[in-house]
Amino acid sequence: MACESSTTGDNSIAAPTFAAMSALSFCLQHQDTSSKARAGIITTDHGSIQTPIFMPVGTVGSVKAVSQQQLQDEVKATIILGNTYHLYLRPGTEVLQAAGGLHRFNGWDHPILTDSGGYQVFSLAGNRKLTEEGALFQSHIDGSKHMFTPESVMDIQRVIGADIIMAFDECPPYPSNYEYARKSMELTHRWLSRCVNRLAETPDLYGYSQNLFPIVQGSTFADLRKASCEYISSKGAVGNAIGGLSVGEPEEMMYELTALCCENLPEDKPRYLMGVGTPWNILENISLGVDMFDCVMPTRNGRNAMLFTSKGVINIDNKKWEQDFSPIDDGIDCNFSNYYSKAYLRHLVKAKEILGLTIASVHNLGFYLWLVKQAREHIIAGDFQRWKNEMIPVLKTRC
RNA sequence: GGGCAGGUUCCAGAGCGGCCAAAUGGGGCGGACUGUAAAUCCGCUGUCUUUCGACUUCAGAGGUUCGAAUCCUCUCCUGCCCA
Repeated sequence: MACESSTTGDNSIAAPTFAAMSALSFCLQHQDTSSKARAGIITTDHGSIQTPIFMPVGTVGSVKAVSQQQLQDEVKATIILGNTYHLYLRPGTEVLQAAGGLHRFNGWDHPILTDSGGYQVFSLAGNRKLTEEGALFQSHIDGSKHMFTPESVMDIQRVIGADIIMAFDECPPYPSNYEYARKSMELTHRWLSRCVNRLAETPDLYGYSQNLFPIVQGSTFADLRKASCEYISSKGAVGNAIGGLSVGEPEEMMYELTALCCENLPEDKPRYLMGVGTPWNILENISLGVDMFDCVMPTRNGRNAMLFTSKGVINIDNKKWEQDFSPIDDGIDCNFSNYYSKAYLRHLVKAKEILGLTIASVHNLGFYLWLVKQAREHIIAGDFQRWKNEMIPVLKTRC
């Protein structure tokens, strides 16, 4: 398990492929024998990340209801997300540049990944227009019009300064017909080339490296997915993402598609499945070869009273917890989960106390981070598949 | 003892002759949420019935009326004010 010469491969090519400029490295430490699961370490200029990993989503530079201290000490997050579209609208690039980048601005001195705004092209579909050039948006805040192009998105992400930045893509809705999916994928591919070029032309602003992850698309069509993987792989990026899933398709379909993508993406680079998912989604996808995940679910659902625990799913709003003074979850290694009781959290939720949002969010995130850590340990121990199969029905239990 | 205001479905509270099983909140129950326009949204919440519908409810008793939660009489109870 030599993890030293991490940026292996040919950086002999003169042309600025982004593999050559990258300082991000991935060391594959352990490959499971009974599944495609693997354990590794991603190293960035802001620290290293043990994989598989879950990345809390902090859209506007904040993981909703959770402080950076809590993310570090209670959740034990090693990397968080930000969003280009949201940060561009507010506070805007001037503020972020003046601050010296998002790390300085929000005080999170660990790795950050920014999504490109591609997902907003999808989720704000009513307020946008797509062209070859890019996407014309209307701000969800004030209705003002903005143009995003692959180039402008790279420029904005330069200013935000995340360690990992995402290519500008289009996330097609589910279901999409074949022609739409194909055209959309091809557009994403052309946009990727423009992202790569733009990044090569522009310097790091803050003295550390930024690393572009391209995104596989192709909707639900196996041949498109495969073609997209091959195209994306040919770019030689330091990590690759799978996008356009968990947008409404059946779970089994998602697994088939991630399996296919993992088979067709480089073995020696981290694979990031965007926007996934439930705890069981994560375990299944780990077994298929995914290394990185992000999802809004632990925070959003936590704010909406749904708790994920090592014993199953809890609706903490229910009266049945009124006098249950046991810890939220004593089966995991999160202090908040061990310290606060279900009855107390229920009370805070009923009373709409803001602390309730924080405890629920910290717990859910702590649980997700615990889960991927367990997965990692079981991969290394060699019994991941057995453990996963035991764990999933438990995680799905409605308490 | 006198005066006034009231008693509505789990709670608060609207309704003041038919469109009322009864607004609206809250509570309860259920559902949704997957690269965050979400501390949000959607159902159900008298009983029986799959539906149609039937039945029992608006402090109690009695009345007026084709028809009463709504009008009248008395009784009980609550709050405030004056003695």
